[in-house]
Amino acid sequence: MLSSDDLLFFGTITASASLADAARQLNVSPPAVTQRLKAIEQRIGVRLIDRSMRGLVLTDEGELVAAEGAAIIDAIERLDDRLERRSTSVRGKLRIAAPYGFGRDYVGPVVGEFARLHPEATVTLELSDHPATLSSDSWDLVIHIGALNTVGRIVTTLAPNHRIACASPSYIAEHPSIIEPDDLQQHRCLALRENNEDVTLWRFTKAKCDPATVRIKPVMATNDGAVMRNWALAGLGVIVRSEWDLAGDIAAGRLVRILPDWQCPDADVVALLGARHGRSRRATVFLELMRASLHPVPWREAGRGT
Amino acid sequence: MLSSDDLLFFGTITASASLADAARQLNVSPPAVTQRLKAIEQRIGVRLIDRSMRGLVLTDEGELVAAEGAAIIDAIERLDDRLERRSTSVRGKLRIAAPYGFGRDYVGPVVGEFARLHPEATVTLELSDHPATLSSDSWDLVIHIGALNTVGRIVTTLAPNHRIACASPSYIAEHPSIIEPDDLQQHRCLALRENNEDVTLWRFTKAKCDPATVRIKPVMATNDGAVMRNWALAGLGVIVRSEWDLAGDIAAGRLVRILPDWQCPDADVVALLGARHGRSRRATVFLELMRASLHPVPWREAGRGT
DNA sequence: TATTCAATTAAGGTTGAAATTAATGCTATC
DNA sequence: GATAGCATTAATTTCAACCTTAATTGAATA
Repeated sequence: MLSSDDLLFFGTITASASLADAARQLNVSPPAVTQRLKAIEQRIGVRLIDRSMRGLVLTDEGELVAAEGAAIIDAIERLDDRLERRSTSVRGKLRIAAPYGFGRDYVGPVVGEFARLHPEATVTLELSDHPATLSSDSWDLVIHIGALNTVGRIVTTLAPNHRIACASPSYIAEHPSIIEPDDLQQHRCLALRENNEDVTLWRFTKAKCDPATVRIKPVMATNDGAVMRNWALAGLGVIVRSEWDLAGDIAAGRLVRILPDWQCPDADVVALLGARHGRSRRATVFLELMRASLHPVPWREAGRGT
Repeated sequence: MLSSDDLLFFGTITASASLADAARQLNVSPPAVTQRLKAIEQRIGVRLIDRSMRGLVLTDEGELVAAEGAAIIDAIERLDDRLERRSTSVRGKLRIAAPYGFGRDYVGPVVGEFARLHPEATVTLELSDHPATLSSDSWDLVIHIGALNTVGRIVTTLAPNHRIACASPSYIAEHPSIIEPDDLQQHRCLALRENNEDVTLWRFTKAKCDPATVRIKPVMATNDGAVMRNWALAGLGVIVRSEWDLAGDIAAGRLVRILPDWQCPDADVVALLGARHGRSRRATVFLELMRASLHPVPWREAGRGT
């Protein structure tokens, strides 16, 4: 009889380009995959995969096993989830994806705290350029900053986040002062080009004023937030970035906010819940911990205090 | 994550009266069951069974696992079946139940032949008093002789089978001759009492005659065919039994057919196909073999020959 | 009260599935 | 032709799941 392990194993193979690739995914040597697959085929008396050069081809039976097997594994995982949700303790594997900067500074410590509080759970934190574009099936939680196409996704907000315009003190000293958004057109603006969005259009709003839209002329553009921040720190221009990413620099005086009365469109910190395990107990607990760590917002609290 | 083995194991437990009973079913020692169950509960972090004196009580989670687990195991078995049916070879486990006499004389040899032809298959033949009353889920094939309530069952006929009236030569010599069915009322009749049927009413039909019904007065009755046969061999009376069971005795002259022109209601040899595996390739192949071995009907062929 | 049976804990022991290493044939690509 | 990556076979090795025996506890029963 086929076991769930067999089905899991076969599922990994079908998701791979080759047996060698599957071996890498499974962290075993190639012969292990060949042997085990052969053993399964021998046991059920049917060839499942035609191995040819350049890629694997499932036989009809292989397709059957892949489809039915996936459904069976899915049923087991759902059962696991239902049990896990009834469990009093937090356990299981939690896989989190987050953007580089925010992930390192804010998610990492919370993961540590989570692991300390719940020793029976295991956590994986993967930092990535654009986590929101990752296949949601591989992750329980994907943390993301900014607007997002939420169609078909389950999203929860972790913390408010404003975007602000900044420049280094040296830049401000050496360039004309900025009173109105329109003044930016005379300045060296640095654009963060992500997801093919139109980043040369900066919007500002201010209480009791009409919104202002400025078409900037980016002197430099990058798709990496850290690079852009370094440019700003080096006094190369004005950037618009989220508070969370700049908090440290502003507190330390390395960057200075400009147009402090004007606000950019918000880019809240949100978490995308994976369809499968995103609503498990461990995920819920982690999100609570994450919210608690982001609230109160550190620098605002500091400003309010004293 | 729960494995299919876990679910199979847990399913066996839920079908048992106690852990010790489950251990017997699984052919392992009691501690093995305790330990493995404990390991599973620990892994998923939920108690599944409340062990109390006198019987097991499933927790809510236990009910959940039992129900979902059964469905998952079922899905795997269906997948296995579909694969097995596509396989070119005959393999897997075949479980057959048959009545004692017929099973020993006719099914046993065919099972031997089957095992010889298909070394990759394993066969279990269990002989039982009344196999048709067994839970059909435990058997791939149940072989049965005689009329049967076929509601909700899948039945296929293996061989025709007439029932005939017999007595030993010594009995016939010492008692009045029997010309008409009604004459039986004066004879010592032996009844086979099975399944609470009314066995004291013997029916006979003859070409171009009205059916005859005789209410016999059984001098002895039993629920065991072999016992009744021995009584008849000992000259203790007249019996009505199926040809297959008496073929050897009649051929050897130990029993003599009476009322040869009259026929009793048929009691064909049929096979009940188990809902689950009864239509697997191995079952089909076995049935073919069984039919071939029962056809031509041995003694009729012998009679025809020469 | 003595006995029996179920359940459990503790402490090894088995074994077989699945891994590894090493070596070979094969194809595609440089 | 040389190189590199994939698939495979063969021969060991490893390791963890699972088992066993032995001993203890506790409840039910004769």
